[in-house]
Amino acid sequence: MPNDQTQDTRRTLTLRDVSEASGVSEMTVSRVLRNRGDVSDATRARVLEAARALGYVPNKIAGALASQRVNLVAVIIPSLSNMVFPEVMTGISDVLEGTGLQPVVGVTNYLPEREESVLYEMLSWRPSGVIIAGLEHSAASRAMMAQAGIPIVEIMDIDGQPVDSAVGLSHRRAGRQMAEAIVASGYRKIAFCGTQMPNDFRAKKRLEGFEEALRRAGLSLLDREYYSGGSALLKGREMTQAILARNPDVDFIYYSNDMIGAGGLLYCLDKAIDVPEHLGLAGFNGVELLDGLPRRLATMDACRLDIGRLAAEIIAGKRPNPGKPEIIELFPTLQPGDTIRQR
Amino acid sequence: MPNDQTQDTRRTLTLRDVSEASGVSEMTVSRVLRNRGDVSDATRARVLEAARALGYVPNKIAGALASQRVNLVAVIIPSLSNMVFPEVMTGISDVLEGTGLQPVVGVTNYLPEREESVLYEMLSWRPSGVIIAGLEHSAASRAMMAQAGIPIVEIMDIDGQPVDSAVGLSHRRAGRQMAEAIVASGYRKIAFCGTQMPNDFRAKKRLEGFEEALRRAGLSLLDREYYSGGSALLKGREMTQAILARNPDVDFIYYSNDMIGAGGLLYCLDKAIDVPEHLGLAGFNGVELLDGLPRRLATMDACRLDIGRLAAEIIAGKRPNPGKPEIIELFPTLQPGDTIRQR
DNA sequence: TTGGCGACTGTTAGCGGTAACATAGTGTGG
DNA sequence: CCACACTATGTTACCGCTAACAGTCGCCAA
Repeated sequence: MPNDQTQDTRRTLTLRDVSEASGVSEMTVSRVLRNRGDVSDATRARVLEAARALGYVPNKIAGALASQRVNLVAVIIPSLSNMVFPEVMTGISDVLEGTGLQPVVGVTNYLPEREESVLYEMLSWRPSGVIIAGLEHSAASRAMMAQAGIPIVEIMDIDGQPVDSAVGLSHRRAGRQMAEAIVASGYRKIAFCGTQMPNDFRAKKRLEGFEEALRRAGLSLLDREYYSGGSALLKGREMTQAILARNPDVDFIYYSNDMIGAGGLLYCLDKAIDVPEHLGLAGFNGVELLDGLPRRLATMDACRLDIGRLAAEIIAGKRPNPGKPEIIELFPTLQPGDTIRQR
Repeated sequence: MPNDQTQDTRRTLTLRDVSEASGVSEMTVSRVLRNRGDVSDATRARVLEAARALGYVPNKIAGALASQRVNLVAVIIPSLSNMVFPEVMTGISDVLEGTGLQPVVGVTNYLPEREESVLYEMLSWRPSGVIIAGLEHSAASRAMMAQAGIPIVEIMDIDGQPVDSAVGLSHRRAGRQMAEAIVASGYRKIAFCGTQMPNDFRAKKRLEGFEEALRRAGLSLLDREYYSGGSALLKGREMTQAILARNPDVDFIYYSNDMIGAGGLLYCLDKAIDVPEHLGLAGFNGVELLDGLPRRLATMDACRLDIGRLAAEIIAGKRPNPGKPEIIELFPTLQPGDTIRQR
């Protein structure tokens, strides 16, 4: 029986309790607790004291229903465990901090049907906005968002048609850019390692852009390897080993994310492979983990913090034209690190 | 103007709209949408069709207020970016999946005042349960939880007095155990690397236990180093370097988490330091990242998945004595890896 | 025929707040 | 000394949905 710190029978408190305890009307209590409207200092003090003494916690459910206002922002992302979304979340929280708005996270695990149900669930709480990763959604999801009558910001990607606003970068272009840099550095036998996930559209677009640029240079991928599940670092090692076993003459490996790239790098160092002369490596995301590696992996910063910030600003109406849909493209910078030949 | 897929003026739909569209009462619509009570198949079909056609999304705010039931579980954790809580979240989600309950995450950044406000905010939505990291909370936070009249599960730690239920491990014991293993392996000049954060109570308890066991063995810490912010991997390198510079004869470094431990390991490999003969290393958490490292860092598995699972089971009433407070202690296993001498 | 039961649908009264308006004090200038 | 503008507080009517209860209808046993 953990819960009997206070006097009487357990019953959740309402405004009425505070009202009775402080001798004013419920309305006045409500005003005090929300800092809204004129209340005399004396009354205010009395009410606050009573509320504190009782341990009253307002019921936002009732408040939201009555006021038709909900201070929640739905944030829908595919995963929490890959170091990319936590940073986006940080950007969102930073901006929302002072606005009275609160982010609520939903995770889809890269499953469209799960995204649909998470979205439905969240919309049923009538949030003031939605921030959702990616531009690819089921028809039902798109319809829900379009209907919702609240600002929607699709983040990470801008290769496609958003429902409302979008903040992100062109992954196709990012892939292209990386391929161009690689080719310019003289690499010719290029392989790819990525995730198995069919619904990681952004990784897919990067690969598309990458292959397109290779094609233009008269090249094509020599080999490719996919993984799913498990420790990304370990998978990076294993895939690298597999590729090099099949194609000893491969001179560059492009990884769909930094984590497997780091695994590949560690593998090469273990095997004393000459990076970047004999073999070049590159990842994607610019995760801070890379800073601690023995050598700096080439990567592209995905602007995660800015994406989070800007998305939150759109929702919070902090942009120049509040309420107007915006499409904001960010331009990731290529960080060549120590794993691409300089020439 | 992204939102005008449907006919008329934008106005959010209510049960009444569906009721009118399908020619039955609101109550019947409500019953259909919740799958509650008897409704004829014909009516059910008609209602579902109407709801689908209109794109109706129920208003849970109203529903929750009327039914006094909220399918939300508040999950309050210090951080998302350290690989430990995402796994706890996975455990929670797995269990909550089929129960109709939904986790809602709040992040405190290891700040007690932020924890208090996040908790207040979450309780004001009247969730059906709270899962919160740690046993150390402000008096106000403890009071709120005790008052809330819902199951509360404090996770990760059991060295202390929970408000209601608790699932976790003894970090003090974990530290002690690691120290004993280290001493048993013959190490004597032992140093420590940890986080600066004064509110990471669990790391602090591990260190306390560690030092206590050292004391019993007639030893004490030779040196210690703290960090805050930045890439943990990099900080691990730097701290290791600093310690070895100050005390070249240190023969073991205990890290408060795996990430800085991994950084230390990479540093030692770079410098061709003989691990574990000349210098032993150990971390804490058992993060899967370690699998990809050139050598397996000694660590202790923190049972994160199980903690999440069990906490969720308590909230969901899936334990033998539903509703009864429980204190569940888990026992982490020491994984000696390749960075402690075997003898 | 009548009563009763089961299957289905409707009605009523809130849930705990807040918007909007109403009302009670309080001073102020003409 | 009263009309008038304020300030501080109270009243009323919902917000959109659901619990609880109240029908209605068809059918079958007595």
